[in-house]
Amino acid sequence: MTARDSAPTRILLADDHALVRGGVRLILDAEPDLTVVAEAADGAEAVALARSMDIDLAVLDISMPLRTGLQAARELSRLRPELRILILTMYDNEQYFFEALKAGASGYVLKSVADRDLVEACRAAVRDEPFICPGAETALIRTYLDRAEQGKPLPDRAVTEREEEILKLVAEGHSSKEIGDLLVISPKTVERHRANLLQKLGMRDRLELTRYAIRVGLIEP
Amino acid sequence: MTARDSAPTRILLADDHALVRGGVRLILDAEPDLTVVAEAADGAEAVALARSMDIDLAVLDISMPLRTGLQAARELSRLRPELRILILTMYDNEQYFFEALKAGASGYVLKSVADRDLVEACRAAVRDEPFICPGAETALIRTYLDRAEQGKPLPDRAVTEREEEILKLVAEGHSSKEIGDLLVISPKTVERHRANLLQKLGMRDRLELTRYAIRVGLIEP
DNA sequence: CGGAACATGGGTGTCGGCACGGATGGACAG
DNA sequence: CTGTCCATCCGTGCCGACACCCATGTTCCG
Repeated sequence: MTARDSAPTRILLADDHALVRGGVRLILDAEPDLTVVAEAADGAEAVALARSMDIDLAVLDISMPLRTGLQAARELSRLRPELRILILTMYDNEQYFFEALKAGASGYVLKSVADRDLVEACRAAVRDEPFICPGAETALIRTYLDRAEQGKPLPDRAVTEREEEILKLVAEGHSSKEIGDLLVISPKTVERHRANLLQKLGMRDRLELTRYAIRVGLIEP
Repeated sequence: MTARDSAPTRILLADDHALVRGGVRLILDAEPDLTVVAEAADGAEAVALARSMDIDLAVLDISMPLRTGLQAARELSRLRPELRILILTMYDNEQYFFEALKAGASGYVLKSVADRDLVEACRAAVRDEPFICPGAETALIRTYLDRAEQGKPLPDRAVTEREEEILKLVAEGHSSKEIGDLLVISPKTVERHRANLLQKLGMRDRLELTRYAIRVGLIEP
């Protein structure tokens, strides 16, 4: 319902892989209501272009040199609050999802989704509607959306301090008994914390917890 | 100068990110002499499709579930030596480059290159010419080519191909039964390979194998 | 005050990881 | 030809991971 209904949405596309950028550009330019008017190969370039050009929507990859897509999103939503931001990433990771929302992004799209979904996410972002990425981490996103509907704020950390302590030790390969001995609690309590972590993060076993811990930098590979 | 001069090259495109796949497909299909006739979302699907369909060229991403692009390349160059293989990846990594050549790939293309370069790499592969990706590690590639000219072999790894296959699948969180079904072997054989891996690498359980697989780049965190 | 969130502890049961023992056949080198 | 390496397969048994149920005490907030 903006004044832009007739003019196509002007998009900035930021991804450090030129080939991916070129492909996504073709996908978006094929839509009559969307047009890519700028490309950036890193986060700094994305911020510079979005400041200097007439852009409606920025589509940002997370893993980029100089500045990540999330850092760029924070900067841009400060500088130009009216700019819509879409985070496009390969990481189906609830931590990144929260970071993206806190950074001012109006959508979070996985690279594993189909072309159609990206197009729809762009349109939803322009209409200022949240977009639920099909296939994205459902458990925590549900939790978030439920809270959002009730006007409740985001929890700063989905994972509590105690849980993070257990998470690190589990990811390092320690058994429940070892962890219990170390923290001077019952092994059953360790298992309870671990189960809560699995449920919170929507994961199935220790292996996924380990990869998660590596992703968030809690342990080294 | 083949009999195919008039018919377009039939391409299998394998990448676990549907969005990237869709974009690259648009890039390739825009060329009159190239046509994407099949898409795969993982390495196992890629092998199955390339076996059953009439394919001239397989474009394989390295990081895929179930089987990496390199593992799929090894399998395919055994099964169908006349098939041309192009490895498409974000990793500017000399180790992967060597592995790709040993696996029978005729080209190695970085995702950071422009659309034109991928198209040219496809054409070069079909003409059976090696394609040196602009921007790829040049020094070590020189070293390799020098060695190859002198007929010297590349050093073998301690971990066998089969073991690496099992390693990747174990690290991805699959059970022995799942892996056995996928590779069409007994779950007990999977457990034997896993036990050999644990013994060879001096590790205790799946978690350590997972971290190892991440360190060597076999899977993503 | 009453409820929510957190940390604590328990019981029971299934299933898979892993160790240990064994075997066979094929490929390749010395 | 013989030995070594690899891939294949089997049985037995222990133990830990994980799911599902349950309860208690504290803290903090509306």
